Amino acid sequence: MVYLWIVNIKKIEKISKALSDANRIAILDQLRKKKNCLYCSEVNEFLDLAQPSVSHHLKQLVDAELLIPEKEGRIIRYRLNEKVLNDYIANLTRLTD
Amino acid sequence: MVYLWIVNIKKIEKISKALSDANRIAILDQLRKKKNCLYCSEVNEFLDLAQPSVSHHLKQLVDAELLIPEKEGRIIRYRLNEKVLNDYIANLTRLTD
DNA sequence: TCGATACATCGAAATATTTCGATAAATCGA
DNA sequence: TCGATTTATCGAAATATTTCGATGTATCGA
Repeated sequence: MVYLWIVNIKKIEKISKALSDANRIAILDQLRKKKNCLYCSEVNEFLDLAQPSVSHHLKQLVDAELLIPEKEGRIIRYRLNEKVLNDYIANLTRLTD
Repeated sequence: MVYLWIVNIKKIEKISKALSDANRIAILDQLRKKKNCLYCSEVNEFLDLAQPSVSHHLKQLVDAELLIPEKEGRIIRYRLNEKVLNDYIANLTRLTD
């Protein structure tokens, strides 16, 4: 019970942290615009950041499991993990109960 | 259009930041448990932090407009700003469209 | 008025995050 | 195989966040 809550709170914290940067929110919004299929190279194009910085931000999103990376040879395609985002939203919604 | 998005992204960023700390999530959960009426002194009791730290965390939540402070003489009562939380949730939900 | 209480602010230390240049690793095409 | 491309990692600098003791401010009760 307590452990479940600790897991929950840590997970909410991690996802919130992943969402707490304008660049990363822009990545998720671009992913939505591209109908849930975004390439790493595209992110490098639309973010005004050096490549290692983009790599860092994508890693935050992947580590929080908001993004699912799919490697295809040299390139990486990202998809939104809707389950994780929806679980997060459900947890927040519960706060208004 | 662009400006609206900038406002949006900054607001989402700010709220995510406010939510990206276990202590602050615990405050919101306690507020839920207490049926949307939580006193500053109560937060000082259940968080294992010095009083200035608690003050800092409450300020983050108030600055993000997630909490509405109501001063009553010496004490402060906090309520959840459901509209702000729901707008945030709506913005996140839109990412799955 | 005066001491106690509740909360905020300041300043500083510790820690975490963001950013980038340099470089590494993996894969592709010729 | 070899050079180019794509992405990751390292190390360091800049910045932001968290935390706390000390102290300030406002309000209450006596």
